[in-house]
Amino acid sequence: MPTAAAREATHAQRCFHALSDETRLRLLELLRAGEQCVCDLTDSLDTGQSRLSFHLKVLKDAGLVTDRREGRWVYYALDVAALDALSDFLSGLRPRRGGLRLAPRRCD
Amino acid sequence: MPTAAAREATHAQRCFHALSDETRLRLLELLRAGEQCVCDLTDSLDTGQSRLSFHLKVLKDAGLVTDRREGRWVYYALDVAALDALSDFLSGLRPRRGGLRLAPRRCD
DNA sequence: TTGACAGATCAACCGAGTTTGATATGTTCG
DNA sequence: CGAACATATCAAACTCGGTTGATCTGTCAA
Repeated sequence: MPTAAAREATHAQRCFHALSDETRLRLLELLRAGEQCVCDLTDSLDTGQSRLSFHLKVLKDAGLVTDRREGRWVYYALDVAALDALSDFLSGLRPRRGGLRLAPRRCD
Repeated sequence: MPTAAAREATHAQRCFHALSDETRLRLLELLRAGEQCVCDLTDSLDTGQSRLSFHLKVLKDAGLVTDRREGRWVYYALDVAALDALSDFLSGLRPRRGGLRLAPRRCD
C-alpha cells in the first residue's frame, strides 16, 4: 500500500506533466480571465476541437481545472486550490533545515 | 522575437517536464538532505548509472539542480532559487483580480 | 422528430522521451 | 605510464504522449 506522501507525489507528478506543455499553459493563461466554454478557447487558440478537448482532459484529470455543463456548452475554470497545493509541494522540496553541509558523505 | 513572458513560460515548461517523472522527484527528495555525488544517489535508488546520469541531466538542463566536480566525484545539489521561481510562476497562473464572473461571454 | 451545433471519444499515425548496454572522458593511484 | 574508478555520452530498442480526422453523445430549436 502506497504511503500518503507517495500518493501525493504521484498526483504532483501528474500535475507537472499537465503543466509541461505549451498549449496547456496557454489554456490556463486564458482561464485566468474567468471560466470559458470550449468554443471560446478554440477561437482564442485557433486550433482543432479534438486537440483542445484532449488537452482540457489532461488538465482536468490532473485536477487543475473543473468543468461544468450548461445547456450545450461546457465551461472550464481554473482550480485555484490545486495551484496552491502544487506551490506547497514545491515548498516541500526545499532543503531540510540542517541539511546544508557540503559533500555530506564520502563515496566509500 | 519571443516576449520575455513567452521565454519564461518555455523555461517553466521545461522545469515542469523535469518534475513530471517519479525517478526525478525521488532524486530531488534525496537532495533535500544536501548535495550528493552520483554514486550515493545510485546506491539510494538502486538503479543503473547511465539512467541516473540521464535524469540528472534533465534536472540540470531545467536549472533545478547544479553540479560541481570534486576530484573523481560530481556532486549535485538543489537550486532553491529555481524552486522559488517556479512557485512564483504558479502564483502568476492564479485568476486575475476582477476575473471571477461566471460564463463571461456567450459563444457567438 | 429531425437537423444543427457543442463537445467527447476513438483509432491510426508520428515524433519525443526513456531505458539499456557499450563506449568515451577524466581523475586518481601505484 | 597503465589500471581502476566515477561519470557522461551514444546508439538502438522501446514506450508514451500528441495530432488528426471520423464518429458518437447530448442539447436545443424548428
